[in-house]
Amino acid sequence: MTRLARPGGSPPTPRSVDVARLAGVSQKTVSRVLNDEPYVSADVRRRVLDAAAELGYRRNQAARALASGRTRSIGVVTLGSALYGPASWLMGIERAVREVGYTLRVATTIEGDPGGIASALASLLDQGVDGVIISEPIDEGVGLISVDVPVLVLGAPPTFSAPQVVTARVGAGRLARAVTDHLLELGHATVHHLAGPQQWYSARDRLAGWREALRAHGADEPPVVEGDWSAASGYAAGRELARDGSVTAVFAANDDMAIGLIRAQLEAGRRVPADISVVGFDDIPVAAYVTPPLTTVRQPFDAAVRQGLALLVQVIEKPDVELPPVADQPVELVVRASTAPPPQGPSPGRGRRAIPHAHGDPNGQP
Amino acid sequence: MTRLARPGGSPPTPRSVDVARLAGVSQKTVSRVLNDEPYVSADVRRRVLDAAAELGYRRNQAARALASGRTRSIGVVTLGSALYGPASWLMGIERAVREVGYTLRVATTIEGDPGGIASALASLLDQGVDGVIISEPIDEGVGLISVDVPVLVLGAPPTFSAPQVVTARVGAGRLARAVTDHLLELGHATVHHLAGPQQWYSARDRLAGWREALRAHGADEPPVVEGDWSAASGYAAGRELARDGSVTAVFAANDDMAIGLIRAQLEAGRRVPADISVVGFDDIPVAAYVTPPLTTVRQPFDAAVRQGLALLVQVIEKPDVELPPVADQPVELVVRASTAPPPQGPSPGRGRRAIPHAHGDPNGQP
DNA sequence: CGTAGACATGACTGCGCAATCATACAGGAC
DNA sequence: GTCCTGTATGATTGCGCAGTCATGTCTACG
Repeated sequence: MTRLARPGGSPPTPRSVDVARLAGVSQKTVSRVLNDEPYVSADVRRRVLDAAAELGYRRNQAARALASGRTRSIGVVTLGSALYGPASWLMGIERAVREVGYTLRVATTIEGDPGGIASALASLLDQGVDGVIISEPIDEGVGLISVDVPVLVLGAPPTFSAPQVVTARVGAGRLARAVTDHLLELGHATVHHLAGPQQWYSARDRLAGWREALRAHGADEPPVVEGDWSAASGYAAGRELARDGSVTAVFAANDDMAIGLIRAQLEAGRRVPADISVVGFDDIPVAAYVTPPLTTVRQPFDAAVRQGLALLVQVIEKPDVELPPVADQPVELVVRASTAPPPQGPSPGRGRRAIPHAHGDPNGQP
Repeated sequence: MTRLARPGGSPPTPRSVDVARLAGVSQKTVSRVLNDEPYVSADVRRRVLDAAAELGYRRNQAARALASGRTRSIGVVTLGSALYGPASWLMGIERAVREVGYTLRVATTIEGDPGGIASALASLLDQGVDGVIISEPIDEGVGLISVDVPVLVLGAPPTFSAPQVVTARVGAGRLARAVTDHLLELGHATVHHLAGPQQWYSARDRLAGWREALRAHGADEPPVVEGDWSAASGYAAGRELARDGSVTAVFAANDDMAIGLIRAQLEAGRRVPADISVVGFDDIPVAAYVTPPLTTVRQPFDAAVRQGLALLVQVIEKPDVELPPVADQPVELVVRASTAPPPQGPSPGRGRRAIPHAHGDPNGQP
């Protein structure tokens, strides 16, 4: 291939040899300087950097990757939706990846597409990523594809075959427990659960935490209603639950569903929280401002991502060093105005609260 | 560089020569088959594909990029937040990019970081992308950096220096007009505007549309309140507006701010929509389920992205062909329950509506 | 029957960089 | 001084693919 003249007649982008020539050194020395390798004198380093700056030199990543066998990029498989949870993970991942000197490649899965994860993974592997992050995975199709780079699984246990698998989890299950405890301690006889789609690990995690808390308190375990994370599904579930007058507390697996559920309760003439308490999960930005302000759970996306990524990078760069143990990240229950004691509970049922004036901690907003 | 033995002693990943050997052809022929080049017999094609499948062959993108001078990747600069708007654009972009056979590289800007766009762009150019998408830009720092690949600017006019700039816009300004018209036609004397940060083009666009509608109707132009897109800022603005009893209609530049604003009104004892009408922008998934269900605007993210990307790819692949003209994408006003005639307007003020049972079109949910 | 053209394939080369090895020179140990 | 070790640099090579050009085979048509 001969280098094409650029359309505008502009000069071709400079190569490392051009920098070398200008600095009066060899091409290899330029490479040494730019890779911060040892055994370069201060004087030469200076001259090379000056020459590079003068020419506006920029290393060719394709050549670097070809010569070194590493792309310095990390791929992420994420759900292709603008849901707050997945989007938050993704933004945190991008920042963290850039901070550790890698670049990010994204592949999304379409919800409901079986094999979506597999094909997204294949696309990333085709691109030659050095490592893969699987964000909020669901358990279909994975494991069928063999991944030959290290994998970081966020928010799920490592049920995966790859040379190295590391995980970062938030203590979501534990928190689901805490949520349920919170409601039971308010005096509710039991707590219903509006679960997320059960092929999602995070949904199963929350379900397990809820179940565990009910058992620990000796409370009855009502049937689980399953939604698809959307407010619409929460609304549908809410209509169903509203038919059962005995329901006094619901733990929804995310905030969107909680909001839809509340809507359905209001339309059915049931007041929140006077007649029924609702807790969400995620602490989406509007959670503090909907009516009533939503009691929910905030997950430490950024900390979990940073910690997991640090492990992944270590595995990529120093495969032989022992990994430090992983700690679950703490999660936080944010109590606002959508929870209260049950109507006939230990503390007497409240009168109708028209418009609550207090609302919870509004921070956590951008 | 000698090829390193893989840790597990697993066989090295195959190259095109390996495929060639197995198929009994030359390496170049393998390349021809995989690139769908002409002049390959059906028999040979078959044998090559079989051999590739048997070996699990996967082309090395770095080598491809180096040899061909193209990376087949597109970079996107996006705001590093989980706000619904930017996140929706990003997900649409990823899907569209994959559909046209490219891969996506993401670089985020941190809000409030001056030069953030410039450094995100630099990072993408370092990665050797063939084209760049600037999503929902703000006007700082851009233009200072010279971009030597085609650029697609989404949602803003092309104020940019690059070899080729294409744009895709949604008719947001026009829609802001329609929103304002809607409110004025309900009988409101005027409409207040809770604007987005004015360094965002999309925020300015909405402001301009609002202003234009007021002028056309001869309505007074009240002072603009500016928020930062967050529900928290909408809440703050709402408290401020609540002190002015004459405000009967507010157009918020996005749904999050609208929700915060409504919350503040409710806390101040003003009913929505009986006392004050509120319109948002974006149609976030929960918009149909908050109380009251939010009248808002739905933007055709996907269509705009697809159209713009098609142009970008054409510019990348066939720089000489004339570009077809761009059409603004239509936007859609979704009327729900947060708007009504003013209390003292032409149609008599309604009685207090406790819990509205009707809510708007709940589709558009995942 | 000869040759132009379409078709089909392979040999060779180079993309721009980093890895490897070779080289050169300094200073200290003996 | 000789040897060694550490430091600093350059020459050469090859990563895996696609571009270029050469070569061969087959058909069509004058």
